[in-house]
Amino acid sequence: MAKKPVTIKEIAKQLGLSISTVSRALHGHPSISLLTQQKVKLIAKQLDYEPNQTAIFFQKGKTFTIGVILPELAEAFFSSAISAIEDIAYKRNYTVLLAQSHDNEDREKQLVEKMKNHRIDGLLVSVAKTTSNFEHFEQLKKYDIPIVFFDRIPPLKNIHSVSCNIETGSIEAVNYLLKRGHRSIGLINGPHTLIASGQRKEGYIKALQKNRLKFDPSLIVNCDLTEQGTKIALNQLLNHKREPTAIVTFNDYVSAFAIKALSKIKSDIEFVSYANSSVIGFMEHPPIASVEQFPAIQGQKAVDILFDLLNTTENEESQRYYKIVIESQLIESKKD
Amino acid sequence: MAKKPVTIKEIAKQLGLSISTVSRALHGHPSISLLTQQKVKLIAKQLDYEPNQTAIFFQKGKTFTIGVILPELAEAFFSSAISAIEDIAYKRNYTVLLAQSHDNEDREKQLVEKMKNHRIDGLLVSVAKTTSNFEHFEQLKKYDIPIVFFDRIPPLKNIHSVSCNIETGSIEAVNYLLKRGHRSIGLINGPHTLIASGQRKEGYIKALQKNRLKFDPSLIVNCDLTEQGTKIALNQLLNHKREPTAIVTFNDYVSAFAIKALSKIKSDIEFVSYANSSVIGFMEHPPIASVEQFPAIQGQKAVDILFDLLNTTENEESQRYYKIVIESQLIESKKD
DNA sequence: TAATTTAACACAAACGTTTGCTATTTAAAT
DNA sequence: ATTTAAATAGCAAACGTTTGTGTTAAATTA
Repeated sequence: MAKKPVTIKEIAKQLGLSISTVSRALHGHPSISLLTQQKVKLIAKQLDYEPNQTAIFFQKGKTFTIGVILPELAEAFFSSAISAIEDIAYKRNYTVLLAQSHDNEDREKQLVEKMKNHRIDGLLVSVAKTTSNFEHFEQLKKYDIPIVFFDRIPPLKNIHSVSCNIETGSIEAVNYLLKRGHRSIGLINGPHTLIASGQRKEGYIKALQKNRLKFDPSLIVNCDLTEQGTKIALNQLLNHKREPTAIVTFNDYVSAFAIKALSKIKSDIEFVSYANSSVIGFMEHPPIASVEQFPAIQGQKAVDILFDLLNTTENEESQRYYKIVIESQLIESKKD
Repeated sequence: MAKKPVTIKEIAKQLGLSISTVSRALHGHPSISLLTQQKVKLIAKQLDYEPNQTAIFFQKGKTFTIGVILPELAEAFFSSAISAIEDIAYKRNYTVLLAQSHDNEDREKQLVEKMKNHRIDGLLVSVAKTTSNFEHFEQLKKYDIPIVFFDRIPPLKNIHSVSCNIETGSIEAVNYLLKRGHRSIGLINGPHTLIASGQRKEGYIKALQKNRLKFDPSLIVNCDLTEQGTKIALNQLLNHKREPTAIVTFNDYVSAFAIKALSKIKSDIEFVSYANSSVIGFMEHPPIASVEQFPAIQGQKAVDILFDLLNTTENEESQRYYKIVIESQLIESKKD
């Protein structure tokens, strides 16, 4: 049953032409007569000829494939990013080689290696949480494989990156709550180890300071982002001497956990969170607003940059590095 | 900067060996002396030699790549399936070529074509809703590219498939509610066009009949799975002459919408839904149970089968077709 | 008509690797 | 000392395509 794919050679034989002529005819090369071109194309169709991509890849040294390494495919943020990336790649006739690091530095390293061996034309990466050494990325540069980092970008100088400025959204969030009359605003933050936690905290503090309000560090509590951890953090805030009337949380999930915990107690605490994910639509009492970080747009811009890089010769591109920062944005929950 | 990758030829030249010897040495072939092997490997490491995969792919006619075509990457069900698939592929040293059909038959067709040209070794597919013609899949068989369908499987005879029997879960769901004393149970189903809707309905009816309860068709209402549509469906049930005390819904999201709509009215209707997705954990009043369809396990089994197919010669495999059906399972929500 | 251009195609190398077969050397067996 | 076998390594073809350079015949020019 193993039907052997028909090759250019077979077509050549049938028409009594040379393979080079067939190849050129298939590509509409001007030095081949129109008549021959038609004949070749006809036979090609009849034989159901399909060019052997692996041969072409090999011959051209290009694969028309881009690699994408993400921490976790099942996370809503990344799955919508990869969705956008795949869409654009598809339009450009590229394919996507996908892999997840599971936030593991070693695995990330191996994946980069593997993708290099696959001779991907370019790479998109959102780096693993634990990654502290970035040599594996540097290495790709030597092979002229461009990398664009997005969302989780490494602290390096000469890289292309697309990221989202959370601070803006953070400030917006607090301003929004202040405007609604809140004067004691809590913050349930993530673990210290996450850069994202720092950014949320920064914005929170800046917003208070700009409004000449004193900043009370004890209104910020960290949690491990689990339901249990959220409850503990929430209780700390509830027992605070100036019990907050509004709480900013690390993300929608933390908000959901907190709101769930509060549902037994009567409470009119207002929540604002981050991510603006779909869970908000499913909650009985959603946070009143959430800071959108635009995963799809980030992915889209990143892949756009990558294609730009792929289409400029190394000479032209010289030392220009893209560093796109898109602003996060506070989105009010639509009430029904 | 375009550092040219070092080839086997380069190593051969440096050591005064032939390329075939180097190749064999690198693979630990017995006909090459240990001494030579060591020398070759040493130089290879020193020169930072990396085998050119595209050359190997071409030469071997294999790419160690599997294609995966899914309707929608951003959907929780599929993102967790692809996550599981990627994990297994990674372990087997295969890579994943990913694409989404967006439930569009034409796009699906093009993707299959593209993947075939990429010379993937095998394909995993969850077919698009709209797909009615399955020739594009048949075509792959001619090239000996095995396909395993999962979750959304086409109505064809000789195919490999992994799917989930929803009926079991459906029956469980209704039985569960009956055991809790409910006698009027509503069903907010999906559109008729979805096979999944039919399966839910079947199970619902069977469970009632097995318990010798009369089945009232007017307790089944269809909806378009949107929030608005859910509200309309819910209202129909609320106005029913025998207002249901429990409702089975098409999935967790529909349950969430309904529960949200009910939150203003005092209501003690109990819900059971499908998917057992993470939203349940974020709801104040989650459905009391949900029918799990095991996306990760489905993906895992599908890719396992694919690898099995890849490792058996076509002769052996003969006419055996895998048809794995995993049972859905009612999962009670853990209360806190 | 002879010289020159042009059109149309063929030849062959190259991309990097694997692998069946062959050739040489060395050691063992007779 | 001669034959045989084993160990080691080289040769060359093959995978399918692209592309620079030849080659031939027809068409154009002077």
